[in-house]
Amino acid sequence: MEISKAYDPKEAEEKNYQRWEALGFFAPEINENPHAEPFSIVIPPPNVTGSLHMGHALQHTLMDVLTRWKRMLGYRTLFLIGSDHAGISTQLMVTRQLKKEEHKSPKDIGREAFTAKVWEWKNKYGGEITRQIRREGLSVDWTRERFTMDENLSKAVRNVFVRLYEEGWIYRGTRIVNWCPKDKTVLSDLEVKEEKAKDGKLYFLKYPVLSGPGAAATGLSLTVATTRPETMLGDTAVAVNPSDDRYKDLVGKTIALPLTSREIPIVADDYVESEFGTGAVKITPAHDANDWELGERHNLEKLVVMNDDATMNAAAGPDFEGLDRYAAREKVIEKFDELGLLEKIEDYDVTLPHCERCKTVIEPLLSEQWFVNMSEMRDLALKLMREENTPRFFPEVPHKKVYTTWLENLKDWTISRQLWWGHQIPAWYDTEGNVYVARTEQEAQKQAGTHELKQDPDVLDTWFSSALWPFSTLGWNGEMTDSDDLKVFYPTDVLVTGRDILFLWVSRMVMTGMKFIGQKPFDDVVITGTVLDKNGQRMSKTKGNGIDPLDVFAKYGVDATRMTLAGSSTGVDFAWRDEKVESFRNFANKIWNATRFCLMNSEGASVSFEAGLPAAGLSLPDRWIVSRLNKTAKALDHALATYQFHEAVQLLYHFFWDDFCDWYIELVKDEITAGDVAASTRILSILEQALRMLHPFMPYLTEELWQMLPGVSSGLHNSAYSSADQTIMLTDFPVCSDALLDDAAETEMGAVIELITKVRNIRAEMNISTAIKFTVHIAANADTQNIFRSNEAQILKLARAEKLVITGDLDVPRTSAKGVTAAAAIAIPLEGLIDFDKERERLQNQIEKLDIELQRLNGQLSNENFVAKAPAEKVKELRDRQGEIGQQVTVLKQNFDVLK
RNA sequence: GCCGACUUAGCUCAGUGGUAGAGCACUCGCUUCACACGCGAUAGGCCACAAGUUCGAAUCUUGUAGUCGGCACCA
Repeated sequence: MEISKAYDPKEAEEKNYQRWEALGFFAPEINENPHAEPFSIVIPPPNVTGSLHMGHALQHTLMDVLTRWKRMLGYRTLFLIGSDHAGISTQLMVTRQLKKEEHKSPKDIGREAFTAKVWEWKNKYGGEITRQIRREGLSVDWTRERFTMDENLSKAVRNVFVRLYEEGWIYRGTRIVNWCPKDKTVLSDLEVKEEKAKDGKLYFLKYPVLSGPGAAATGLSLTVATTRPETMLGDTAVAVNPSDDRYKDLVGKTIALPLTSREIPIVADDYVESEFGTGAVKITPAHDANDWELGERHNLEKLVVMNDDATMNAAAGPDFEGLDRYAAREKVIEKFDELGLLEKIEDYDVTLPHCERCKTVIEPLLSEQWFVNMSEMRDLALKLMREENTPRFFPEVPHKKVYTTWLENLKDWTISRQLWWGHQIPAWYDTEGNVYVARTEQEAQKQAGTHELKQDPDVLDTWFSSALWPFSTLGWNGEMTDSDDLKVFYPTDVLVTGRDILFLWVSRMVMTGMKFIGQKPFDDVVITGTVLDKNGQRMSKTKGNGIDPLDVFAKYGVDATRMTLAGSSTGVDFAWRDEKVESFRNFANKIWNATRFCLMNSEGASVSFEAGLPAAGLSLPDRWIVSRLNKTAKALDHALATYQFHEAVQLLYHFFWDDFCDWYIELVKDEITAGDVAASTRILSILEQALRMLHPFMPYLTEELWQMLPGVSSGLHNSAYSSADQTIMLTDFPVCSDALLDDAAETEMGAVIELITKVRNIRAEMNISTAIKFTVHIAANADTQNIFRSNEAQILKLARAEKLVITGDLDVPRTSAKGVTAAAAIAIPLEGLIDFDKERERLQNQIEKLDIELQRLNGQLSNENFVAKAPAEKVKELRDRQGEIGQQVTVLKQNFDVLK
């Protein structure tokens, strides 16, 4: 078979993915076992406007590893993909496009035409990300791909809304909300990000005090401090702390609010901190959440002075009407200055709320919106955590606590959005403004007894539909509540996602899952770390330091990228380095070439299931590699079951490169190249098992190579997939057979490896050319002698020696280089080649090293407390080690003395 | 302000009570018939600092410093 010298991922990636998908390998229906255990994962639905980034690639890789692993173990797996309509992002994107191409705004064309345009955009450009996902090799079931605005998912949204409304959890109310003046919509608290303002200022304004309502000026003034002077136009009180002696006498008096004709009261409230600023606070109930609450307590007027675009409205007065909030701020300050009422301006570090999406400073605004009271659902989620410790977080610390604390302090969720793209709120109003919440307009009309209804123009927060994702995608829509998929695949097994949507999404899925299905949506939640750039900085568009996964795929291959991502420690941030991918690219090439070697010498041999089993006459290397394989399978199972992907990657890397390539192939190479069919069969079979273990991580490479192996067929499939076309994807995942663990073989092989390494070490340190063959004298006990004798050919080859003299005692000329291993003493006569100074130095170094350890052991073992209190097993272990090292030191010292 | 994480070899990171590990980089040697994206052999660390618990601490506790993150507040 012709096989190139280096692995080229491109061809394998395209060809194999198409084949897998076309043959239906990704769908749960491929599983023929009616009793198969289900395993399901839903992908966090990416925004339909989004494109793939490293965070996705990381999460997706982990999910696919788990899915492929479970599928190979015979589970009926569903890996579900879909996308999110992403209300604001998508609406903004299409709005921009509309402006650019037709110079029109959404308002110009109207709601219906606009949403039609968004659908058009979605169908044409949306879902770019799902196409990119195919490149990642994800084994998702494309036949079940979902979109949050699919008919069935929309129905689920309406039903959930109506039910929560009917039960009193959803309500409409007037509150101070987070208003984005640019996007012109309300946002939930979670969509607001606090950021430090660059040049924050604190303005001290003097308010003239009147001696009482309607009374004359006192000549006194009260100074208030504010960061938003423009809001003073909406002030309806000034508050001081009731126990503040400075202002005691002023409470009950009034203020002639400058720049307005209004007179406002001075009130006392505990909310005010005397120490802060001047101890007197201007109160603007319509533009500040705290002020609003204070206003409620004191029955203050709530005067709205701004429009929805953050310009001042008529109530702000003719001087200010129409001005932007920042222009108004300057003008207010100017006027105060002119009036001599500006006391001072101080620099002040202030953090301001920003719109997460467009970065505009949020304006707190009094507005009528829809809210969800989360208390019932919150309690269900907390109970689930308290009583069942579910979901289990990986890593548990700190996420369990953060999640729980957040739930405990949960506030009402603002769910209406002033957008057109999304799930329109199923509420209708009659001409008198009465509200009718219903599943359909017909139902609402029936309730209202009239056809003169207008639907609420707002849509729901995108996360409202995402919150239902684990069950709405499986067929639940509020009317159909027991779909086949729901019965089989809910709850899902594990959710893999980033920290950033722990509150926005994870917690809400738990709450809705408990409320509407009565069951948790998933058992486990794996929280991935953040992929940072090589300097440890967050990747961001503005910094331009992002790394595009597609570029990395193109450069190093998908499999190498997957290994790199999976190789990062679960939940820990890690800095991206191309060198890491490069090393896994090299690993892929190593696997390719190891296979190439096996295939070049496979005449007459083929993969054989029995070859993995021990048989009489198997050589030490065979027994050893079988044991290593099984031990690796065992550790791999544990690593994956506990989501320690990096551990799994290490195990596979070490097993394949060190054990299989560096030792096993080299040990059996002579037999293989000599055309020993039995030996070829054995190595092909080990290789085949190794490829299976690697498959969940490196799907393309392993499929490509597996298909080349002689003797592979669907006969190697897990029994659940016996009718499927042959693929490594559906083979049985190797699990450890305890009977094949062979401690004796590992110990014996360890002695051989140590011996060979020691000889190589002597050669390297004595600068003996590999062209020079020498005799190696070995002294060891009888058992060890036998081991060396029966592996003499391999030792000679790998140690590049000509002859072994295996005895109980060393009897060698003084002109020898010496060394010790745990099991043997070694001497290599080097007449004419030996450099005595160098040899003395070499021995001295070894003696010193061992001596340090020996001293430590001696110290520990002579400590009565240690011997008395440490476990006997540990004491014995150290005693054995002490004996062993003592022996080695003795031998080395004798050798050294000979050279004196 | 509250909560949390991290600090280990030059770099990026594993390691959770009992002799410090990997990959990359570095040094030395190798045109060894799968692979130079390779092979072989080295070197490199008071495990941030301090105190405590323990026979024994990189690992547990407390404190300190630095880095980063989440939440709250911010007149």
